[in-house]
Amino acid sequence: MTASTDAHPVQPRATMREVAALAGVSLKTVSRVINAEPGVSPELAARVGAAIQRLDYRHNLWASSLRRSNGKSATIGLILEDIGNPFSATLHRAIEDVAVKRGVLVLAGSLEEDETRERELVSAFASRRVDGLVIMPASHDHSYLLNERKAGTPIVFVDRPPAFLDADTVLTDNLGGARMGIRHMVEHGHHRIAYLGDLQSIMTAELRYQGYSEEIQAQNLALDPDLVRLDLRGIEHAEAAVVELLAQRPAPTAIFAAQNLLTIGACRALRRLGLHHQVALVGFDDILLADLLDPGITVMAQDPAAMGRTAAQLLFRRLDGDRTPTVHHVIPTRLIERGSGEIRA
Amino acid sequence: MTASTDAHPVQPRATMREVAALAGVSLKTVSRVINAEPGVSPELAARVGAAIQRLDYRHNLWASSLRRSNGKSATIGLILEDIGNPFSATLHRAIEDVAVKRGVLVLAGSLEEDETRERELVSAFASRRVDGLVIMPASHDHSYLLNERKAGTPIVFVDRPPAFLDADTVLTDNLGGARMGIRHMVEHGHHRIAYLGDLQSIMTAELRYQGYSEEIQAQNLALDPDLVRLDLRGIEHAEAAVVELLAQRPAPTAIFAAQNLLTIGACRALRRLGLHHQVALVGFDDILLADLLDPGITVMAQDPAAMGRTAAQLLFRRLDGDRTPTVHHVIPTRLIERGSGEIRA
DNA sequence: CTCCGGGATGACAACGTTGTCAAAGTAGCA
DNA sequence: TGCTACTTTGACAACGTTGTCATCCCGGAG
Repeated sequence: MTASTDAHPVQPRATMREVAALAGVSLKTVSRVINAEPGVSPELAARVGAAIQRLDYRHNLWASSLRRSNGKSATIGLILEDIGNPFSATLHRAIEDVAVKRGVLVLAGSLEEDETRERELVSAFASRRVDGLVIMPASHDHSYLLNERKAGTPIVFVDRPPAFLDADTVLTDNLGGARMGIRHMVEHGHHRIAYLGDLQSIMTAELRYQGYSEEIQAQNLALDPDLVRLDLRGIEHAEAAVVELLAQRPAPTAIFAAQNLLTIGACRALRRLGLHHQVALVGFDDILLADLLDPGITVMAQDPAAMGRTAAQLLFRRLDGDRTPTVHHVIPTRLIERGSGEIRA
Repeated sequence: MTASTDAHPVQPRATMREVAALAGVSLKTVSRVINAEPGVSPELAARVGAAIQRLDYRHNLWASSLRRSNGKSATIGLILEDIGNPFSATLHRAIEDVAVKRGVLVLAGSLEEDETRERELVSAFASRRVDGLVIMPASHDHSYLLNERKAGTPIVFVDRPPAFLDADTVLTDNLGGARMGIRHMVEHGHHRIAYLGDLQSIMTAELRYQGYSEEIQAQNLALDPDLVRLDLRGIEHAEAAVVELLAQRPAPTAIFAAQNLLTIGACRALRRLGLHHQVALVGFDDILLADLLDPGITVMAQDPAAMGRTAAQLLFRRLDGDRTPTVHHVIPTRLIERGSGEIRA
């Protein structure tokens, strides 16, 4: 079952020079064959091909791109909040799918809301001369990226916009998505809709709250501060906030949870209070398995795959020489009705 | 808010030569400063440092590793089933965490059960001279990797073992995990336990089934083929299979679902039949939100984070020169009781 | 005063590849 | 035959960096 155990004798990889020697041709001829340049006689090409096979020659992309005039590395860098979370991972995958079609590989790193790490990653990518950069930023000043761009590295921001830098961006329609979620509940007869929000310092959270307040006012409802809980971190906080909210009189008849974990927290609280069939709930950002619950959780789903695809296409268009002005894409959200959002007041 | 719009004038990155010219020293002195080699006077070092700042010089890692004696690229390659799925993504993240500590970056690619793609990715990584490889394989013959290893690239397999190649591996305890899950249900009084399995051609699926049959026999129960459904693909198939299984007389009183999607399918079916509080269910591999359901779903959880961490540590040990014989790690599974598995017969 | 040792510095080749250009060979035509 | 035009091939430098080795300078010993 096993082919070899002692891999001790480390044999350096064959070089073009060795291939040339074995085939009895010049270095340059081998280079021509490998790069499929025209003007090599079939006979020599065959000899070179055979030598490549025999020596298991592998082209050295770095040496190649070092010498080449355009100097492309066929590699792009991707900076995400956390490679491991489903949102980032889906986005990553979508970018990969666009990249493979061009023979480009993706280097990725997580930054965990750490601004220092963001700079370090950019630096590590720059040292590796990536052709382009896709960034889901944590920091709040991106002027340091000017040098990268001056060096000819296109940069695309996803999910969060850049600050102090004008660059291509691909964002979720946070404001519009929140508005649509609120409207959905109003249409089901709700007038007192509570709001659970993440840290206001996060741009996307701020926009979602703005969407909530705009829509409430557009619907001629009262924007009651008692119904709003901002700067919530994680499931437990949301759970506690919901219990508090529902203890008020008059109590809210519906809840909008502006983030993943907050939705889960709200869901837990409603169950605990036995109100999950009485109080409506709509969450922002989809949750796996949300359809298995009873009631299923209605959400405004983001589309990380579309975001990744769009960002990658944008990046490659820039790499192909597009010098048109900065572009800002907004990816729409989608209402997924599963029951919890359709409970009537 | 924006710092610059017309990034037209592409200015190539500064080289060591330019830094040297600006600092009024030789190329080699700059090299010494950058690599923190001893024997540079503080005065010159300061001048060089200033020039580096002024020119925003970025070390070219590829040129460096081309010339260096050991030729390390500080980059490793990772081949996963699908970068986007939670299992792969968590594993990826764990590997990254180990790698960053050494200043190593991770190149990753998905293969989607495509053997050709596996070969292509290995080739693309080889062209980029990665220092090491972590592979979750799709193919069934890995002898083609012998050349990579001969070139000095260590290789670690995760989640699935290599075939026709002796290499370090990190696997889940599929057999033991399945046995533990079955035993758990037996301890709750079940004698007729149904089994839902994925494609038997997948090594891990085969092992889980083996665990089921071994434990059933070890418990002196009858291994009834009518209770077994293999080669199920996806949620719908599992759902249908469960409906069939429960129509039998005598019906099974418990179900073991040997994979993620099969667990979800089983869960759906039980709800549809209104039997989710009567029939026990244990799944292999954890499911997000499984605790919000009623009853919560009991699972044998795998530990992708531990797998990634172990694989990365193994790889780096090899990179550090460890030449001891091949190692095979087995990562235990963990029983998470949430209710569905504790329903008594 | 000369000579030696040691630290600082730089000149140069080399890593594996490709761009440039010249040389050699072949065919066509007057 | 002599000339041009073209195709095939290779010699050489260069990409940005580091390893090797020589040079220079200084202080201290003889």
